[in-house]
Amino acid sequence: MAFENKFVQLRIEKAETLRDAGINPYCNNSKRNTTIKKYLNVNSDIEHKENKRDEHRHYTVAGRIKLLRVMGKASFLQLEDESGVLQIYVARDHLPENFYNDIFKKNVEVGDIIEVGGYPFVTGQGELSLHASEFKLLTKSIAPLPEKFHGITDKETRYRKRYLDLIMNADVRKTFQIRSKVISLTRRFFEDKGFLEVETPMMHPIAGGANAKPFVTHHNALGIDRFLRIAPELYLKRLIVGGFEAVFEINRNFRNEGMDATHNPEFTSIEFYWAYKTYKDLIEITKEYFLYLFDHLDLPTHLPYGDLEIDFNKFSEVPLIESLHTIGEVPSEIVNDKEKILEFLKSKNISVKNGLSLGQLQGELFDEFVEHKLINPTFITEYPVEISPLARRSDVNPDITERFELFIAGREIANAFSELNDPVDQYERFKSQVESKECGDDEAHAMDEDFIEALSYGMAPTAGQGIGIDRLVMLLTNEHSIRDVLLFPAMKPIHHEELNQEEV
RNA sequence: GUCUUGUUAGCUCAGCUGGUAGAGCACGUCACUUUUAAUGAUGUGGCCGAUGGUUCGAAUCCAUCACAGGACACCA
Repeated sequence: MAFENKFVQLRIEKAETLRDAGINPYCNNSKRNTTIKKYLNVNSDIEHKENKRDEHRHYTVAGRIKLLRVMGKASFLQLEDESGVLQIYVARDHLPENFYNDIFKKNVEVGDIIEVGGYPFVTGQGELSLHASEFKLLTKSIAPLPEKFHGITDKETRYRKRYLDLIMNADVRKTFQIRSKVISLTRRFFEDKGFLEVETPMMHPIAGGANAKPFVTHHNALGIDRFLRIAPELYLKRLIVGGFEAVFEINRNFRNEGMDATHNPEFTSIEFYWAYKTYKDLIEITKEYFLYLFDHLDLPTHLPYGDLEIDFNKFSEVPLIESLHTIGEVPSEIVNDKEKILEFLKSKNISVKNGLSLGQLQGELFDEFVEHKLINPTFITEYPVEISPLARRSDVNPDITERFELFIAGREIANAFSELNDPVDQYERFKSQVESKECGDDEAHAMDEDFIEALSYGMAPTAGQGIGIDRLVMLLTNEHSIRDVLLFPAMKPIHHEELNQEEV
């Protein structure tokens, strides 16, 4: 039951006591006239003043009480708002008669949201504080906060009750401020380049644009199932057909797959499409984008990530086949021979599905021996055509595509290619995907005839790219779980025992 | 999905090879007008994640389940 906890009961009683004394414990006419950060800035000169105070200044701040130290007729409390922390000095004789003893000491406690007016002064210990002459309770907190020193560390509680995590852990707030900036800077970067931000459907009749299992939902009015999108790609390309020459979308994708440190069922990406460009141009704009982010986030281009050091001045470019040998140390004589690759994988005790093509096997080799070694930003280029169903073939080698993926700290951050705009080739690729699907690959593409028809009208030569925003934020904030860069990561619902008993 | 480690007070954690539950913080009461996790005294607080089993006796041993962390598999 709600409110049954004895600490909660006690605090509800305090709220009632306040009401009886004519004080609204949920009062909303706040007169706050400055933030704590501004208060600290504007009063930084106080320590040079006579008596280290200025009784002619008056400010009203508001926030949550994080610490409370009562010493008889005076108290110190630490007040926190979004901008910072301020020490408040509350003395009995500077407040209305009896307020300090009867109201403040008995009914105000850590967690409450209050408003305090007074003048700036510096304490004997040298801390710029506020000397209170007005005190108003704005919101009574009836649930006790976690312990003041250790805060809240239990990961499950932190993710399920993110509000508590945010109250207790300032660095968590910082992470999400950075996330917000990354998204806003990304938007600004592409807008400044002349890209148009668009919104395409989240509910698709066919889940396309990536290899992944979709979530299914049902549209009652039409009596049909819809798929939550796994990627916006095919819709964004329809817009290029329609004549937009540079578009981008920042939004959620949904994939019905496992959850772990780098996967959440819903995740955020930016996809952008740029007509009359190739994947080579995308490599350049990607480098520019990263420098732009580092510059505007005020981050050094040499970043620690766990035990790793990432140098964002060192972008390199390696064709996939070449990387197998030079980085993955796979013998170069086997990488173009299906049988030899299978033999090699077997000798390394790595099992793969039956019936994989050469390109797919090369992909396996890459995942197994190369990916985790790519620490500094590396563009892996020239992907086999079999694992790139939407990418344009290379003019010099029809087995490979004009594609790259960007890897940083051993993880894929971006995927990009010159887009396949030959409708007949695209039709054939879909057909071979459908065959894979029929052979049991439930992540293979479905046929999208409407998309083929769109391509048939002619899509200008275009290059397109997707960047995983969550993983990017992880890199920039030195976080190692995607849950730490998502405000509300996916969690299993908790079974309530009472419900079970009712059912039985 | 598999393996593995957890789950004890509002929070952070002890609790040994089974013998009716412990600390700190928080909270209550008292003292204290310059503290910094304030301090001193004193007190309240628990279905030991859930269900079964073994046992005279289970927080502790066993099984099943739930949730979480980590690793692996699939994927971005």
